[in-house]
Amino acid sequence: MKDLSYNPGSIEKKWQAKWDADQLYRSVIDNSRPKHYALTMLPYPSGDLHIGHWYAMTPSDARARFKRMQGYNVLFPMGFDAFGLPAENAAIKDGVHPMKRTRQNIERMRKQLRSMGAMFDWEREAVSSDPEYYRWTEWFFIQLYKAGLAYRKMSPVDFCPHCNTTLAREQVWGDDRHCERCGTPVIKKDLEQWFFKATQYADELLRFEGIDWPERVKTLQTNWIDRSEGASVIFKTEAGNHDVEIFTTRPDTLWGATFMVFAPEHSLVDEVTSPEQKAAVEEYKVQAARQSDIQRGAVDKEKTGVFTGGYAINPVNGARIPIWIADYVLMSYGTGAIMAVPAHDERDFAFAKKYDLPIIPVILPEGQSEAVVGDEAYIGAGVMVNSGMLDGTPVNTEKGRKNPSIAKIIDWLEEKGVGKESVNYRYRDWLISRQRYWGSPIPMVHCDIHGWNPVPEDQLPVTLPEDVEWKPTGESPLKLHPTWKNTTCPICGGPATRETDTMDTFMCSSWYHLRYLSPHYDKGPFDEEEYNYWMPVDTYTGGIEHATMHLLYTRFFHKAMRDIGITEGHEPMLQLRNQGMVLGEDNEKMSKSRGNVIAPDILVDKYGADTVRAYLMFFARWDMGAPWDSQGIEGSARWIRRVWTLFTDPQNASGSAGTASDETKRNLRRKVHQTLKRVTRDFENFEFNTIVSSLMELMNEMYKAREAGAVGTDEWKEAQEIYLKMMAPVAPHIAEELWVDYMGKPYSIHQQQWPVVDEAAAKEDVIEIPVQINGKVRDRVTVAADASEADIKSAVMASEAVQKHLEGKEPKKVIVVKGKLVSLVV
RNA sequence: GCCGAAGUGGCGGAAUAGGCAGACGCGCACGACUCAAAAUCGUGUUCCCUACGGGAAUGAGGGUUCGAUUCCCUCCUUCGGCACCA
Repeated sequence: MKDLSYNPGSIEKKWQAKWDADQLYRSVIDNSRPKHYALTMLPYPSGDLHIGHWYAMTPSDARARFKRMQGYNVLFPMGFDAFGLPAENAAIKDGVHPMKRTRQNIERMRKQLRSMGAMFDWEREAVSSDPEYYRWTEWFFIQLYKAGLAYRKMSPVDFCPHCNTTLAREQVWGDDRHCERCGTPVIKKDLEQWFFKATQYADELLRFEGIDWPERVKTLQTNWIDRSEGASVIFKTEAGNHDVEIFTTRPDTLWGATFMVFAPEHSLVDEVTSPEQKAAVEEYKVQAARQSDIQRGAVDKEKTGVFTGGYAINPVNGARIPIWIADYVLMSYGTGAIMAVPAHDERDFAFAKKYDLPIIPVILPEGQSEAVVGDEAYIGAGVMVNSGMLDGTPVNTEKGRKNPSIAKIIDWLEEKGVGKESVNYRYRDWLISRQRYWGSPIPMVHCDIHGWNPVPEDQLPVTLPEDVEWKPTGESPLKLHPTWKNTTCPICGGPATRETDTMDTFMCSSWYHLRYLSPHYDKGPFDEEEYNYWMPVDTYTGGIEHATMHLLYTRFFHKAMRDIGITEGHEPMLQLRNQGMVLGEDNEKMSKSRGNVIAPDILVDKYGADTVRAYLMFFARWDMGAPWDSQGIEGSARWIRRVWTLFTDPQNASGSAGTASDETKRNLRRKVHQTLKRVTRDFENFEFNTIVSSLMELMNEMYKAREAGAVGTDEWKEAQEIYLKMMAPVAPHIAEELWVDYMGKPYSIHQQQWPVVDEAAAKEDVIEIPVQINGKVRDRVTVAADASEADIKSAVMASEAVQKHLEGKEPKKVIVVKGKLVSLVV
């Protein structure tokens, strides 16, 4: 006797154990089948899987399962991004070693992940903090170094005083320039740090050909890189005849340059400063250095500056123009020096007005007879004036060579050798060094004689020492270790010291999709045979918050490795889809402090994983997300239970089995195939909410068909079979249970082929067509689906309601859209 | 300021070639079952009106069209990103 009540706890445990024992989700190379690499972003092992993980992973899993049923050999791996600050910060508090804590957390999260019933291939699990993993993170660093793409430089870098480490530019967020992780405003520190030359790939990173990524992500990356076309121009200093290179997007306004501004940190400031101005310049420099970037960056701040007493020579006309320093010029963009054209630049205009500097207009606006200095800078189109050889050239608002005036001056500058066409980016090289312990070591050694050199590759990995002291000093705990940093120079064998900073964890996650291919491979970062079969990633799913971080780093990494000869193709991930966010019931972001966190473990205990999965797919558009609704999940729970009842208890139907009319059977079959068509399409398009609603609709139809005596008919059996197959990716446990135990079908439903739509069955044979009169629906007529225009027309004219609304008049126009609608114009 | 996304019932949302707005679900109301409640099942549920009929309605206004949630223009609001970037 079967248990008639739905008991998800025992069903789910039973099948998870069996799938595991049978290695049902093991993915191995199979050249006879097309492959599909479905990747979802790996979690940081915080110790608890939250509802956001479920929201990202279970629909991704459902789609991977769908692809598998479609005949693809699907790889859907999982792992842990296990290095990082939280474990180390916790260690500072309670002394528990990050490795120990991380292992415990992973152990717990593996269990939670298994409770999802996802098709993860655990044999391919990769953990970035394992030496067998970070050995290759180090190895990649060395490959970048050898290719000239990793370098060390002293520069003012962003430092989070709370996390006690430097951050990459991408990890500094918002108006107040706070740390992406902890929210603390960052400060500047002058430090020698390792960088990757990401800017070398700026132009290529702006191209997205051949990848199907959301416009949103492409826009974010494009804005982040912020390519700016213009020219670089060489000015000479009067004192010392030094070259001063400036970048400008408006080289055509060179004749209007009436002064020059250096950033206070510019290297030539001391050279050009006159003895009389020295004191004032020094004072301004000190004051600017004391101000944070935030203060300096305040948009509405009044501009300040100091005259250096020095002059520069304008290369186009030999004009002698004063050099000022001002903090509105930033050392971090362009060359840290600008030519100031107050007539045609708002900032320069404000500065010139304040310090009474000359303003020379060089663009005559359209429709005006004379170029005059107005109340603000003129940045529109017109004709060049006061500009020597450029006079009379039209100016538009285009950037770069698309603007005739800019094209002309660039040619001229290049011919004279005083400037050239140039492109600038806001994008910076990737700062890799972190002053922390719990990260992949940077495998570099410093010797007083031979400088920096990589650790020989056969000596990798450089492993983290276990006996370290946790102190929040702002320096790497590795530096404070008594012996770890002492080593020998790989060139001369003499005494040398190791790099004690560790790598940004985004380095680890830039290649995890490659480690999944062969997580225990020890002859390289991945087994080439696996690479050739599985790569590139076909679908990648995860949050949009990584648009300018992980997703940009990964693209850079792949392109750099392609050029080094390690990877193939131009992009690592062909298709990207982002899920939205599950908010708390109060419509706020979930957080412990708000007390609005929804714990998936509790939901699984109460409803079972299948219901949680179904609700997460159903309750919102996946790419949008929505606030959690703890009453809403009851709807999904009801659906699952009603499906259970429909399959396990067909006898309680009032209609007697097998007595259904031909029409009932035909209608059932039509609904089944129409649903199959929609579900198939929606799975392709990541539209999970309508998959579940279509399945709910079909279930409602099946209940009606059951009442009408459909149970026992061939159509009913087909409906049941197709229903479970469509349901299997969404609710894998109940689908398996009903498939094997109640329908007596061969195990496993997850190895079945996705059903094929019978188009003929899906077709309607009688349709109801709305009739519009002057744009308003006045009646509906029922006609055969393939009725001709003439037939439809006569059916319409026969309608009483139509005749009533026509009031005896002949319609001026009759539009018949076959199979859709009839529109009459009176 | 610049760039992007989004505005549809009380709520989440559907409408995927410009063709019946509100599928599916939540909530709510009423009914059945029950001593009662829960669960379950059934019916109804955009708004307005003089209500077996009619009107309005997809952020606002305009346009194209026989016909617009869908296409075009101008706004408004919300969210996200960037911002003294030369």
